[in-house]
Amino acid sequence: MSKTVHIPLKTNNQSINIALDTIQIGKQALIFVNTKRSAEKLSEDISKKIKHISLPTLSASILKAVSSPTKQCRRLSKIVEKGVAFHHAGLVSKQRELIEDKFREGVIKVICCTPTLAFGLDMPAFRAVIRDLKRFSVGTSWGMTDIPVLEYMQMAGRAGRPGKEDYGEAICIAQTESDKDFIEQKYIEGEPECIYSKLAVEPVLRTYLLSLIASHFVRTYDDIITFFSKTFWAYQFEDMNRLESIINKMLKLLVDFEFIEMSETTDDFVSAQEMAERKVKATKLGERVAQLYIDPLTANKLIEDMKASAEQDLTAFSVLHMVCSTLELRPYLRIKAKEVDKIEERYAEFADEILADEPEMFEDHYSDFMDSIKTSLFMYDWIEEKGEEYLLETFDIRPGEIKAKLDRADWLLYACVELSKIIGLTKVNKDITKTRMRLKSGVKEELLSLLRLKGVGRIRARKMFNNGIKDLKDAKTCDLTKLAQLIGRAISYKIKEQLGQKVTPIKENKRKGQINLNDFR
DNA sequence: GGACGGTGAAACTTCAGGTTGCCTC
DNA sequence: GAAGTTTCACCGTCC
Repeated sequence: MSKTVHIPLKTNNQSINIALDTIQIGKQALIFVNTKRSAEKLSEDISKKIKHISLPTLSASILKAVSSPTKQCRRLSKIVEKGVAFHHAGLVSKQRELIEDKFREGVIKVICCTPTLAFGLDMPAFRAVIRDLKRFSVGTSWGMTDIPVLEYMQMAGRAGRPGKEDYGEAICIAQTESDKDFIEQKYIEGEPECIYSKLAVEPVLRTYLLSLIASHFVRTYDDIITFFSKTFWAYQFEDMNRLESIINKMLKLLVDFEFIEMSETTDDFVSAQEMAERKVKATKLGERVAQLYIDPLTANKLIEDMKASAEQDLTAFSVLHMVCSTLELRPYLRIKAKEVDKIEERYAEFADEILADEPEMFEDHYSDFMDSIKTSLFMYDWIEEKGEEYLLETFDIRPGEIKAKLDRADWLLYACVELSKIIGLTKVNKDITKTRMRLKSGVKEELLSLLRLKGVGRIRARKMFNNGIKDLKDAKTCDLTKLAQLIGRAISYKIKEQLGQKVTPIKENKRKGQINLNDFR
């Protein structure tokens, strides 16, 4: 159903006008844009036009959501004060949740967001404004491309709050008349795209094939073919011969990687019957790869790298670059034009620690390789105790993205630790475990001992270390008063307890949580 | 006359997102 | 391809 709505033209920016009108009529809006920058800029521009809303408490809690606020946090906090917010993957989860909750409660009136809010979340609004129907894409269609109709529907579907309002408004913004006709035809009246099975994507197929075998869901070649012939993929693909040849290619790969074993055929000439009855079984290594749920190609690459470096010392940078060379860590942080020299310079420092072969400068994938170096350098700086503000300034990576990348790297490092156990690479196992521990907390090696204490993270450990408390022994002999001055009373009490020193809080004339220092020997 | 600030055009730069393992306070 | 950012020239104002 269409309806004519008049929006007062208070500015020459239609998105701002719609936002202001939505607030004016006492409703809420989600505005979808195509970049994180745009989401931030538009929400800021809208907030500047709002005079009558002031939410200082909420604004403060946005800053409090993180221990050391970055430029991004300060910007968001200022915008939120006016009942507006931006929302994208660069936010940390606490801030994201806060914004989502306050929007649901009706406190925040307008959110400018990337498509994050279109999928999965229960975040309806009276108005869903789709400002950008084009998005930059790389690969076969390089440049700005129209977003899929399905995605438009996801965003438009956020309009209207069932049970609370009778209807909602989904608004697209056209720049010209012909633009308007195009939008009407393609998106409003158009059909969504067909859905295609993703099973044929090689990493997906490799992973599923191995896990089917490892979990004993299939035991023979015939089982495999029968299983895949019943999938949606086969239904869509129709050509079972071609499908079988793809599966064969994958099976060969898994055999080459020593993740599965297939029983030998007796003769050079193999009958169809004989082929179908060939037994398929995962090796011990293959079983673990399947459990770890990593792409077999990645697993094999990591294993090869670890084997190749079995005899040498693996530095933190070589370990980080090893995991940063996998598909799982993509997309890499991209090197920007003005930082090429700086990254090259820093790379020179670590060049001899890289396990992979460095491509020649004129080769196609050189820039891709350098992006993987930049990604590794970001992680390296993290484990050298650089803060989020520094990482944002230096690598243009936002707090939420930092967390996402580190989580993935940690998962792969865990996989490396597990795989190195199975293939018996003790030394490699030790080096990787150490780097993984550093990555988890973002600390230099010297702090690892102190991190074993509960309640001690990178900040507290650094404080303790710089004040002469360098390991658990120092922490044990350290005077409680000194410790309490450094990192607080309550936490010092907990630390001493963990170290087996009995502490009894003073019962009389004390404030809550005060401790009897005389109890320490 | 020089420092400073505001303005607007031109040149330049950059571009969405999320699932998997396992554990531990 | 286009939005957002940076750079730079230009102009007016002030001391």
